[in-house]
Amino acid sequence: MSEFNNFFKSAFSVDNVIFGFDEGDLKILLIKRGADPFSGMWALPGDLVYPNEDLNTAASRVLEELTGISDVYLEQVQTFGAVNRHPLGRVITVAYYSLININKYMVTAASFAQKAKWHSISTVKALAFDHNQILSACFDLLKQRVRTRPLGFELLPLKFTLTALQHLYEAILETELDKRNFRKKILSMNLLIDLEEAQEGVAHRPAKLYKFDSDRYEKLVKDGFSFELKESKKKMLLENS
Amino acid sequence: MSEFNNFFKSAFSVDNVIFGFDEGDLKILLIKRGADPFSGMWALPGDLVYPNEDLNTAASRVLEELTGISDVYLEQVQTFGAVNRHPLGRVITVAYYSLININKYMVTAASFAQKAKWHSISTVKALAFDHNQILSACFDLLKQRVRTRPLGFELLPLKFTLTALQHLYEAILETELDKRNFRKKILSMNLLIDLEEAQEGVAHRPAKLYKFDSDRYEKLVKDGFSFELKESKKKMLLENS
DNA sequence: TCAAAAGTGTTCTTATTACACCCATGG
DNA sequence: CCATGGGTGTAATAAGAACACTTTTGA
Repeated sequence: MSEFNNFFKSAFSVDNVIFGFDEGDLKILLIKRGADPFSGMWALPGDLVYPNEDLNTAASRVLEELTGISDVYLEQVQTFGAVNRHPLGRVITVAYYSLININKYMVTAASFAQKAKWHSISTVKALAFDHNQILSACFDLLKQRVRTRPLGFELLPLKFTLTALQHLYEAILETELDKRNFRKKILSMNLLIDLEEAQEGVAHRPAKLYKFDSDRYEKLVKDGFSFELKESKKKMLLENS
Repeated sequence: MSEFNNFFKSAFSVDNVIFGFDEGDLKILLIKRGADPFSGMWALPGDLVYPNEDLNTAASRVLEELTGISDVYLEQVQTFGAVNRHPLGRVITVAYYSLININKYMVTAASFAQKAKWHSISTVKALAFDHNQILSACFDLLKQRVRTRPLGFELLPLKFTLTALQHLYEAILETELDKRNFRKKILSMNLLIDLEEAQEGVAHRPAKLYKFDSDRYEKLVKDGFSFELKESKKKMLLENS
């Protein structure tokens, strides 16, 4: 047990890539560091894991302390443990991403929230630690997930238009989608409930509002259904060697 | 820094699900524990991570110490950190899986290798710690990977028959595949080189041998190609609510 | 009446499925 | 000459891609 104890000289943390969707743009919540190391730089929200805390709990806690929101979609992505990734000691970090409806976010939630700011994912520059690497792993996983699971809805308000949903997918997948094909595909899954309501106060034909039918989704999954949006295919040149 | 130090009371380990393929069966390498906790039970090979060791390095080391094999396909899967998962203290573990050509495995490699044994994945019973959970996460990821990346070849000898490849996919995906469709699909990717050699000494028409063309694969990936085998589709009943 | 976004179908092409017989070898 | 697994093609169906005009509203 004493040999064993030599290993108890390390810490672990969680870092959380918090995604939101606003104004047609995919955003993440970053914190400006006030202390060294990396003072003044933007970083992913994260914290050391308490001795009696599960990893998922720690990730939820970080998110709730920062945004005031609980009960969000949260998924573990990857663990980063390069020996020198943290200047103060050996700290491995477990990366998570979470999806929130950006409208629920309150700036006032926590003392350090004043240093937090939403950044469009396309404009994120150099981050503290290895956080750019973490961000890109999380973004990659999100791209994959959104094609195979109906997660997009987590980022939207309860009631949304098909165009909003399409723009969300376009922002995440970083591609353009055909309106008619997108609608056909989404509606053919029968996972949206037509609320028989319309947008109001827009200077164009108002769009119908839908909500996600999660009961039906659960039922379908049990029967072996899998949500799937194809990635737009890049044609491959079949030149033979 | 002293508050910070309170967190340095934890250890982390790696556990490695080592897959091999033999006699048409997908297998994993397990170790019989000789000491408490869980003495006498089978467990995944793993070890605490050395203070100056990267996570991937630790996972490779575990594999090499056990099998004598280096340079294998290795991928991080997920990190398990439930507070009480290890009876002796707070230990979070980073799970990896690796794929080896089972013929390269030497029983004599390490002192503790005598306690190691290959188990058909379908017959694995209760394992030590949370290792059943880890195994199932790794197996799930393997299933997914094998459909989207040409990893299967890592489990086969350099030269293999199409039937062997098909059986491998069937073992991993736990499904049956149509022989003609499988061959058509695989060959249409132009990722196999026909070695113009045949099996010898078999009591039936000898099969042609192929090898994987990894150069060509790298080239195709650069051009945006993605290896993809569809999962066999379960028909979904579209009963409307 | 104009601008702006909503909504809607068809055709073409490509990928997937289902399916059965002859072939080459060793014993 | 028998048993064993190797090897091959086609037709039917389903999924994906490309594409343009009319509708409804507010200003």
